[in-house]
Amino acid sequence: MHVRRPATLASLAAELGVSRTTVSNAYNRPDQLSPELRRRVLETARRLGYPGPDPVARSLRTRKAGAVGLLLTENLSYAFRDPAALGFLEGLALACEDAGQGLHLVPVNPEREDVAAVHRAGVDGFVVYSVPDDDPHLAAVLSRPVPTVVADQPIVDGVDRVGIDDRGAITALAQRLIALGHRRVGVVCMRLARDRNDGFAPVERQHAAHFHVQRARLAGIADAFTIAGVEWSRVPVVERFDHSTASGASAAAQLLDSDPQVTALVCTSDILALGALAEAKRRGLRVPQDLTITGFDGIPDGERIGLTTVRQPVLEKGKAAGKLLLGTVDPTRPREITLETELVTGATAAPPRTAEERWFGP
Amino acid sequence: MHVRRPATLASLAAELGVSRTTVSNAYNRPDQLSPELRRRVLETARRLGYPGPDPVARSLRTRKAGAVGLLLTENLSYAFRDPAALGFLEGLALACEDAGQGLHLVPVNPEREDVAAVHRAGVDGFVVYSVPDDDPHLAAVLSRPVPTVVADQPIVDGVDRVGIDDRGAITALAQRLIALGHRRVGVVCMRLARDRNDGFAPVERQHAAHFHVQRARLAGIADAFTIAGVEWSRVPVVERFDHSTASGASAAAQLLDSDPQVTALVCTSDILALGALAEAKRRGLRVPQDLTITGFDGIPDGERIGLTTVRQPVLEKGKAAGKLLLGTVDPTRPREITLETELVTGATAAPPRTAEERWFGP
DNA sequence: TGGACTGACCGTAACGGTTCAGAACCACTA
DNA sequence: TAGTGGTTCTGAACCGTTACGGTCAGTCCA
Repeated sequence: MHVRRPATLASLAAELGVSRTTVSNAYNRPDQLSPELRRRVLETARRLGYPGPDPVARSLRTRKAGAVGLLLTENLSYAFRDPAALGFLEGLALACEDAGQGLHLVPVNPEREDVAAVHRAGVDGFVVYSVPDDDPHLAAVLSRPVPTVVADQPIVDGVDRVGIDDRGAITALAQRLIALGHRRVGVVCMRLARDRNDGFAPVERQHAAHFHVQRARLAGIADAFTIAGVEWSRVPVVERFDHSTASGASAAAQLLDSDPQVTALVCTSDILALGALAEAKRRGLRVPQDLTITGFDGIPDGERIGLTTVRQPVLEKGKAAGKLLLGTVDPTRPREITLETELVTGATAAPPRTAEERWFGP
Repeated sequence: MHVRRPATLASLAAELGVSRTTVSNAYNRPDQLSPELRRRVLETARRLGYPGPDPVARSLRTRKAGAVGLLLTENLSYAFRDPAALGFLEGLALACEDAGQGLHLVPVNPEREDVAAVHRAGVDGFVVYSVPDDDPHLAAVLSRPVPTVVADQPIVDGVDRVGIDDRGAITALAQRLIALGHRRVGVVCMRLARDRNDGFAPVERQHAAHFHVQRARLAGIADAFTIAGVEWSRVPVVERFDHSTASGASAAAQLLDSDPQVTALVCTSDILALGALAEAKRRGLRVPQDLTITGFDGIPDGERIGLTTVRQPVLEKGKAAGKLLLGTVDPTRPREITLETELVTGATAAPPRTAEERWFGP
């Protein structure tokens, strides 16, 4: 039996005795040929099992892939489990859908540094979400001659960006704590670099952080407390590599063990804060009477329990990233979008326990 | 100023005075040329800003796109909102990551029937997740000459499939309710077809359902209750188009309004069940003392509150779909995978309220 | 009757690679 | 010296399509 090679535009044209152009037009520009001929073309296509123009060949010719690449260096499951990331993804997906563009998740194995996947992705542009500034995949993306938008981090010169004022937002939150009387606090943050450091993060490490968002949030907290007369280098900052409630809990434990006098735990994400809350509960500490705990992001689980935090519009961020990339945004505007955040006064922050601590500091 | 066209393999070869083959080999088969020449090639590439072989052109030549397409008829963002879909997506993404394949989410606008996106996707295969069997996008996917795997639904002859025994699983759950004494129940299900029908679904509509999973689950409930002597056609089944807790709540309301004697609400998804729980609470009905409510899926939010349900391994399902498509599965086995489910005895099911109802039926 | 216009279709040249079968060269062996 | 084998590089075909600038016959109108 003869194994027929799959039909192509050319073979279809030959069968019909017309030019390839005409067959192409039958699919792409119906107005360029008579309805009758078009009908014949389509019918013959069906008969020969021709599935229509090959998308890859078309992409090559038109220089359009019809898809947006998404790079997240984290473990994929991180993106699917973190509510903030999820909101971003949803927003991005909506923007893509509006524009009829596919969303191509670039496979990144965080173990080996396999940059090839970035080069293999046939996409019209990239959205880079929350990767460290020294990530080799990021470099690979930037080397590709397609437009790129960075969300949150890192900040790259000349590359469009969408984000929030992390520093200012958390400064406002910290000022609120200061106004309540907190002077002796501990900080829980996400990982600051690609290497694992589950423990205290000295000031040098904070400054050298490859994750801009974390760096900015720490700086924002430092801003407020420094002005309030607290020496930042003496404020304990605990870092965790994995972003999970378990991490938040163990970090809180580490802080409370090292300094039981701490009156507030400032966490750089809601997930971490939820973990810290669990640890406080485990220790029989009442929140906020015995301990103040704050987060960052404004995720649903946090809202449900009244977490004091900063709410950021994650869905809008994803949408904005998509629109920026797909050019739905006014091209005369500076190509950097900073979205508004909102301080959420929850039920997990209150004045510190004792009057001494409140008035005279630790 | 001269606008230089972007460098290509050919221009690079010309610059170096070597053949295109050699440049190609420098990237793809380093062993085919001397290290010295390779170094020169790569260096010149850097100097000229050549980003490496164009992925689309390569795909055309090699007939490999390096990506898997995912079709879900719902909005793309649905995948990021529905916990079960999300789990599937995560599993699929993991499988793709393992295989170094990208995951291309096909944008589908459920409003207009824009099948073009399916034809435009440059992928090596498709995973179809939970679409109605008369979906035009499905037809478009099947017309493409690439391997396809269907997850959950629909069942298509000759197409690989991964799923669970929906019918059997929910039969077991229903039997549990029957054992508890429930005879007068209401059912809340997801949409049965592409047309909107927010209301009661008569038996004919149930049988004609284009969503196999829903059809199977209804049939499974019917199996159990029929054997128990309950006439299925008199069991009220309420359908909701949108899959949300709001839908679950309004459907529960509709059922309870139409028959306040109902002792249990069987929902075909946890999301719907969570909504039903909210509605019960709103009405001051205690669950399970006054009303039994069950779900299906085993999502985290349900687990947290102790929902009685059927847990299905959504992550594994996604992984299995990926592996099936990417050929990591023993090719001699039948290409249909049915995963195990587990009946979850939660705290939302109990015997019906009154002794009369329990022993003598409604 | 001739010129402009229109509709329908076609030929050619890319698009940017990969691949395979050699060619050229060299060192080594018999 | 001729043959052998290995390394390194090349030439040409091919992947399937669309963009561009035509051609050609027919129609309309003055």
